[in-house]
Amino acid sequence: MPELPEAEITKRKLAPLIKKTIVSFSCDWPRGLRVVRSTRDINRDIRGRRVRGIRRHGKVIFLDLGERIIAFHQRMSGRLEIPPRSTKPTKHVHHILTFSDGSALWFHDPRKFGVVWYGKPEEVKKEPYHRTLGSDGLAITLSDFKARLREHRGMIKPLLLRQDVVAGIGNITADETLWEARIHPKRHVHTLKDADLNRLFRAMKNVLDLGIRAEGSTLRDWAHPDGESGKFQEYLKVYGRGGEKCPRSPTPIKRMVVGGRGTWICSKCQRL
DNA sequence: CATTACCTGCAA
DNA sequence: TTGCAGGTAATG
Repeated sequence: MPELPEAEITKRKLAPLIKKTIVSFSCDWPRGLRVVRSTRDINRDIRGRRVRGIRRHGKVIFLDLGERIIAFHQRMSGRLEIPPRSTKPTKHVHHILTFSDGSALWFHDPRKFGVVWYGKPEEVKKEPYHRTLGSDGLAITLSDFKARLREHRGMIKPLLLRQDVVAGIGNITADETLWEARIHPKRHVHTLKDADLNRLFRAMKNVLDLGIRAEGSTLRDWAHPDGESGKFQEYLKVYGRGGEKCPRSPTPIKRMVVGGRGTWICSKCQRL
């Protein structure tokens, strides 16, 4: 989803669905389904179930349906939408829940990387992605954060992106966090001192908090369920800003590739 | 580790 | 036409 802040805003704005009764599920991209992989089976099984609550862990959003659960991962281009009543789904809407009051939830996903899990809560929990998820970035404590990082070797940025280490950090959060903590993305974790990890932790919390207060980043596909845009992109210090100057120094921001991902840094603030 | 695959759209 | 995109899994 975009990343943790976008998932959090999505979760909050899906709150109107709570207590609604589902009348149908439809899907034109069953390859995105997990656990129960048949559109017909889900449709038959889901009818009449009510949304009891909505949760988020890392980048995943869960609708609690009591004996069942439906979970969404928006991956690169996904977006959950509550469309105005009786709107026709557009080209990239691949999954639709409709409710007894005539409202709907759409999963809009041009690149079709998004994933929808449907099944019993225990079954969904056992799925590879969920089974290995680490503590959520908002919830994790300083001591856990440091302990989890110190279990591994290698470059810090790819490690921050691993959802089994900390759940919710994506490419934007990682670059912004490392810039704020003045740590080079290629620094190896085992060379980081305790003070570095403390700064990294604070930076991550600050970036996540700002991302949420700015209501996520609308760069391309992602938007709020009600169609509003996020504003976090206006506050980004380095991500996607190659050539612009670093807010802390006259140095131009540089783009590089780290762990196969586009990465933006200030080479003055972030030394190897 | 790095690279590729999964998809589509958009900008250079 | 090429390269790139907020993610992850499957390969060398």
